[in-house]
Amino acid sequence: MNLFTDLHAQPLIEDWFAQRRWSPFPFQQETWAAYRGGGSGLLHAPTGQGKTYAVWLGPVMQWIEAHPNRDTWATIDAPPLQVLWLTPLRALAADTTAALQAPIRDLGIPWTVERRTGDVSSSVKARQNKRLPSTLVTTPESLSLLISRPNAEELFGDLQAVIVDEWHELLGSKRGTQTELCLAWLRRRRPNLRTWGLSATLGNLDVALDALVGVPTPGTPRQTHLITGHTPKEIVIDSLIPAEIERFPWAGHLGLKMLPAVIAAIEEGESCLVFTNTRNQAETWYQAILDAMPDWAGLIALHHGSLDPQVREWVEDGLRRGLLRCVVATSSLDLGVDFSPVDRVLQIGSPKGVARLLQRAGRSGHRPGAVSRVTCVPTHAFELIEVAAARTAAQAGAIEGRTPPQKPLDVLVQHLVTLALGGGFRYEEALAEVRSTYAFRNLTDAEWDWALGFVVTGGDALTSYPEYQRVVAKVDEDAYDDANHDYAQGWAGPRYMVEDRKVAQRHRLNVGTIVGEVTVQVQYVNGGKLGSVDEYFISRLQPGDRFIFAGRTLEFVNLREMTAYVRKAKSNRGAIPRWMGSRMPLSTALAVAVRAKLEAAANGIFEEDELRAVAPILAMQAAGSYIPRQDELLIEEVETDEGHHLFFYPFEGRLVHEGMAALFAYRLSRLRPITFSMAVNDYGLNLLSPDPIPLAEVLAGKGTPPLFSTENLFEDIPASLNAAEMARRQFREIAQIAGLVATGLPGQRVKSKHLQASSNLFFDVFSRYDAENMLLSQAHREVLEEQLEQSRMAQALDRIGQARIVVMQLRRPSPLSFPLLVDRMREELSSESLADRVRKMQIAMGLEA
DNA sequence: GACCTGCTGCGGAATG
Repeated sequence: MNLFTDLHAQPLIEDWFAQRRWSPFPFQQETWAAYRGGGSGLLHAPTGQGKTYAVWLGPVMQWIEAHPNRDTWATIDAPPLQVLWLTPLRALAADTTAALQAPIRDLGIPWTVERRTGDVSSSVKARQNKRLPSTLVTTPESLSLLISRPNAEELFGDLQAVIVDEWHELLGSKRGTQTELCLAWLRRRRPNLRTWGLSATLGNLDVALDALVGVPTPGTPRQTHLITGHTPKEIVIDSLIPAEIERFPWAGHLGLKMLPAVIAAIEEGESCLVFTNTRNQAETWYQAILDAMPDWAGLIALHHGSLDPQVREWVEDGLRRGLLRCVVATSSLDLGVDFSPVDRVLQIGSPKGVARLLQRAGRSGHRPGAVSRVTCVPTHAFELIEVAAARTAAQAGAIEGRTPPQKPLDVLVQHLVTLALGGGFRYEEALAEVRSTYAFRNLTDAEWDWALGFVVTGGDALTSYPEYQRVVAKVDEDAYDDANHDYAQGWAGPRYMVEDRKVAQRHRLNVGTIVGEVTVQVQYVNGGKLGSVDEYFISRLQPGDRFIFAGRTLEFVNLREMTAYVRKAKSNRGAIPRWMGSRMPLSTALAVAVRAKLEAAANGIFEEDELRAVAPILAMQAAGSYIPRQDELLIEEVETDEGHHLFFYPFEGRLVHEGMAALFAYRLSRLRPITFSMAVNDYGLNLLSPDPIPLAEVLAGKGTPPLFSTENLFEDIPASLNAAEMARRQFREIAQIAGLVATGLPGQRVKSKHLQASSNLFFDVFSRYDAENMLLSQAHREVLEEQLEQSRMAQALDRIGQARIVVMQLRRPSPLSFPLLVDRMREELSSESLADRVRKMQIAMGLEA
């Protein structure tokens, strides 16, 4: 294969590949050359392309080169830590450890490969605390914990390379920030450290690379590489098209109308993954499939994040061994273990993003060279447009980026305590180290001083509480020169350390940035654990009530100490729990693609099967109202029994529309007092008022600022939404990450109500006595950016400001407005079934005259 | 004959 012809190790590696009948991947040579040159980099490719072994060869070959005499290997002791391998998942850590051990064992290299995650026994951890294996596979959280060891510098003293697997998964979250800070710590101690990231393809690979290797500092030039896996990966995206679009719903999300087609698709393959967007939807579909195909009991399974880990492991194992015909899952199966037998992937409902759809497609054909295929199943008619848009975007490589959080001070505060535990730190050195990360490259002196002061004194409000004075500034004994009454020349300042053992223990228990929801465990009265559901769902149940969870019908018995005890119910009717998850708006990349597809349709171009299928409904939209082009904004005015409606269609995703609805309502009401009720979805927003709405006046320029202006945006949004309450909720996460609120020991958690109560208390105390507290302003910033997507909203308003505004006065609602109307009915509807009502409305609107 | 949105992920160790 001529990969490494100048190396004596070549035949060894060649044989090893040949034994597995693997051909080398084209990017292996490139990766190896870059590694050998001392460089760092990011290797991006779809899953199933063999990235793992491509980067693993680097450090292994380097060792072989340094130890040419193979006969001596058996007499050499395993070296201390050479390679650190980070993964975002415990399950992946276990799999990777096994994968890396194989070539080490086969080649006879004297290396130890071990993992370290929370589930590793404490005796193994204790041994590792003294000396790390030659390769350590671990998570960002466990790496932080290692850095908090007093002997941390020693433990990492021989490290050659760090490899970050699935970097795209960490990049956009505070877990990524935590990783950035730890990598900066490693780089300062090992200046020649090579950092390699493995990632799926992203829209902002340059940012991903910068965040991985850190920003260049003066005097330390760096050599970085962005390597593309250029094995072409064929990905097929198709749809199950409803036979009669006229009888297909215009709204709704469950999609059970497609059940027969889905069952036929499952029957076609050997082993099938059915992805849904929510846990409730996964449970519903699992029941529906089982009801339709009772013979499949035992051959189909359910997998989502609220199921007990043991249940999930059983399912994953069944998939790997090819024992399961079908698994209905949420994002919990997006990532991780390789299920080679899977040959069919279905996606129920819109994937909401291009990257997400590609990720799910990649769960089938998970081998180099194999074709990946995903079949989308629409739950309402307009979703067909989204599928066609997603396919075009994927082919064009228009994939979403992931933006790293900027300066999250809660993560910095936590990291400072970690550093203080790990042998301590000094002001200037630590500041330079933190600023070498992408996340904190623009950290101001004031922000740094505030964060440092916060861990030393607890800030203005907490100075009299010793438990919040976590870090002490220790002055070296010989630093003070008594003769000169001054500190010695060149003294680097005090060393910041943790001295209190309780502070140390509490900190180690709280390392990490993942803050969960308020949930209660679900367990059989006689012991078997099923998983967890949101507390608010359980709190509404009476003993004897039934609900469906983990694919079973359960009877609620009682609630004790955050555990809901249940028994099997005799009847199989019951409510399916709904979780308070986060909301997934249509991604920016997909929103752009959808607008382009609509423009094509407006111009009479229907290239894809999906678009041809919705053509009759789009024709109704065009006849009754209008199909907006990309440079237009459609506004519909309709009067119904409910009152006066305005519908806006920016196609920017529901989070942006939520902010816009509040903003528009606020600005319209400033012209004349008027009250609105609002509804939003991914396509648009609806304002409803009992009184006529002065739209024409506002569009004509009356009122300040104009409706679509970005001027005063950040004043007008908080005024129109309950931003203060949102910040209070956001602060719960910040308080926990910054170490203000302890979560208790694993396994015996502090009750979440207490957590919420005390984070509320901190919020109030800071607001009153420490208004300059930077964690408070961070909470407000995070609400604007994450809950309201403020930058996306500003861009959207700019775009709309340039757009031609098309106002249509309608006698009855258009197809596009339909889902927004249904959304409102959902809340009001009691006796009549929603589906019936939707059907009647469709008929009333003349679709089936 | 009821159902009618909202994902994922981690984590301790000293003492008897």
